[in-house]
Amino acid sequence: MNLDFLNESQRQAVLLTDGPIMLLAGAGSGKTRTLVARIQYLLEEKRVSPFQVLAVTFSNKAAREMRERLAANAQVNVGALQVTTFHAFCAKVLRMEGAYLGLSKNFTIYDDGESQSIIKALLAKHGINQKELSPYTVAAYIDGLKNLGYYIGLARNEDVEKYAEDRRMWDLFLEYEAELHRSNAVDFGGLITGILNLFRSFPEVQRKYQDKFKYVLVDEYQDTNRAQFEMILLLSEAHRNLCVVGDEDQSIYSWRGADIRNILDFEKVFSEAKLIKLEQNYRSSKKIIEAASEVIARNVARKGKQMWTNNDEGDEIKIVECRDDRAEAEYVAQQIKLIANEGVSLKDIAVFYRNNAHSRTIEDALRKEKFPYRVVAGIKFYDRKEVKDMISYMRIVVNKKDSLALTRIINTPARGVGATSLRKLEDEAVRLQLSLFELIEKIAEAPHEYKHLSLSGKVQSAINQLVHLVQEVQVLENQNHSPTFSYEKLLNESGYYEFLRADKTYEGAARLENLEELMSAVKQFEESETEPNLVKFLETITLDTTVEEQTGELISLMTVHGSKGLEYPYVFLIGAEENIFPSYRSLEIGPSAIEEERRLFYVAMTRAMKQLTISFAQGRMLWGSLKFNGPSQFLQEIPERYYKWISYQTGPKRSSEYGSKSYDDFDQSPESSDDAVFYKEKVYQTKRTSSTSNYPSGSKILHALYGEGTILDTEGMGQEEKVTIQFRDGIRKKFMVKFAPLQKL
DNA sequence: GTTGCGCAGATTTTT
DNA sequence: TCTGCGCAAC
Repeated sequence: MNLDFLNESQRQAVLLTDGPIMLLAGAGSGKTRTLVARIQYLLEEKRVSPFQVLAVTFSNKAAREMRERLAANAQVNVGALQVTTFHAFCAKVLRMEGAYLGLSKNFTIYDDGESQSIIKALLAKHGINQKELSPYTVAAYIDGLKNLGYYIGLARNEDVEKYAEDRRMWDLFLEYEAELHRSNAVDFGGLITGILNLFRSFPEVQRKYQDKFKYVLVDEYQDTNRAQFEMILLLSEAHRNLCVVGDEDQSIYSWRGADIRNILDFEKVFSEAKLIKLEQNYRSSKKIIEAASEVIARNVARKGKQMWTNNDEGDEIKIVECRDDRAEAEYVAQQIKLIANEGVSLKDIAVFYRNNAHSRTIEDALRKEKFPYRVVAGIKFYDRKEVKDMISYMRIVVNKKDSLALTRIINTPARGVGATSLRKLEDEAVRLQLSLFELIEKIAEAPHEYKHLSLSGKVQSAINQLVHLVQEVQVLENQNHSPTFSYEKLLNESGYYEFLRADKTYEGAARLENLEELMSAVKQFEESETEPNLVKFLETITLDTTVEEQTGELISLMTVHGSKGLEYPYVFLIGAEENIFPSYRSLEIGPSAIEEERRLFYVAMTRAMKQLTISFAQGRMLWGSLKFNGPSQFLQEIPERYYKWISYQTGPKRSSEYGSKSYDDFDQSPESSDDAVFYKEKVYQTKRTSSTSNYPSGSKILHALYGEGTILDTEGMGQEEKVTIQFRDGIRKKFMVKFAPLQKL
């Protein structure tokens, strides 16, 4: 196999096939290329059977990309390779070995929302007010435990109570797990800990999988949590042919349990591990790479890589100071117009923002210029009510212990089974230790035995019909009938279709359309699988929520998180302001959180290939009032030689009533100078000449928003000067002097 | 069941 | 300022 297309470190990474190895792969360093080459090398040169290779990634996107590249390059049976996500891999193993843990093959996978529904019910049962202890908090605690690798049987209250902010959480954890088990269901975290439990409790099972997968590769290693790390360890501790690839500088999901220590401590766990750094960047211009490197170098929690590139010097980064958020959006739209006029394709342009809320101003501005765009990962398709409802119908067919699913649809569409009847049924189910569906099945079978429930005739017949329908579809399922057929049957005979059709509003029509889309998803699934069934379909859509993306001549809009793994020639990053990026939360939490924000900022910068434009607004409409946050601290971490400072002060005036109507004045903005560059570009004056501050510590000032205050501290000088001010009521704020509306007293 | 009011809260969201 | 929710009343 010819490895000439790889650079020296990449080749090393391919050739060191045996023993533990960690690849630290910087942004744009050809990580996937290397990983694919390594697998290909294992198969073609080392004659490893494709059945013995396991490659796990975190996201479906990455798994898919790797699979596609392998299929394109290797002359091997790619279908035999296991290239999947952590969760899909665990689900697969649990479906086969679940019996050891008392799980049957058809278990349901609950997503975060469903977990919270279970918790809500538990809280209600205990009469705990949701304001006192929110379902979210409990869910986060439970998920946190699972991310750390705890499961019932391993965790003891003494070990984990330190993570709980409320004594009741432990009991809720136990009850939650019991409820999931009763429902023959597993949540996301439970997929991983289920494997830990399985392998540790049944070493013969562990041995089987250890023997099977002689070579294990982990991509996106920086995003793994402790539990996933332990699972990998259990799989590879015997043969130790483990290759992990990651970039500690791109770890941006710690709030989801990703543990950067998995990277930082890898060599502690595998003392014989080889470490290879991929530091050559093939993506971006020199200016961009060097500037990004300078920024990320400020982080302490890193192994340290020195990125470099042979690419051109490239344009300077543009840092654009705008008067407000609308001027910023307008600037971006105008710039895109200029670039597009030069012949750049719109699909080579992306706009990133720190949070979804900021897409709106950009969307408005792009619409005004009639630019087509797509918002990546907006509202989730599978989160829509009607879609969840139909999924619940399918779920109850597949898993009759899934009481959550039945609760959802027992009265949707309305069949007269109201809250009171449902309560009666639930109580009876608990008393008889049956799932809700098992109970109504019995009721349908022998109604006279359930007279004591005194169900109305309406409820009785609703139950009969529903049970009948579900059983019929179950039969179809057992006979391996087409999932599409089952879906249609459920949709029509449940009355759901009629119910939506009766809704003549625009919304009703949209819901119907969504259900049609769901049907085409079923159809598409059916065509892609050799043995399609509802269990597999349901698993696929809970573990892989990616919907087909719009492609074509479109500008891409997305959050910075969403941009990970992508690249664009022209990148605009908006909202580079304190309290936004870094977020106010991270500023509250402190240094480690700010480091993660910095990594996020680094991710954003390194997406850009040719041109990077970072903008901030002096004033931004936020939470109903105009906020003056000042430029992001990360901007000051970019050395001057890499950027050009642009001040965009023209554009629409913000009318006194900012809001929906005020776009009128936007329309009257200087359209006349359409083609001309009608903003003033000026290179930022960086006079570092020391001058005494106008605001020495201890002096009194008046702030336009916060009122009177006392200067506590000053840092920087001239244009960069920042002051920390103590206001009344203990409010303490830091401002850039040049932006803050301050007055000396 | 649906509508409407009041109130809190308002990052990121691979699975 | 806007939204989403829980709860109360129709």
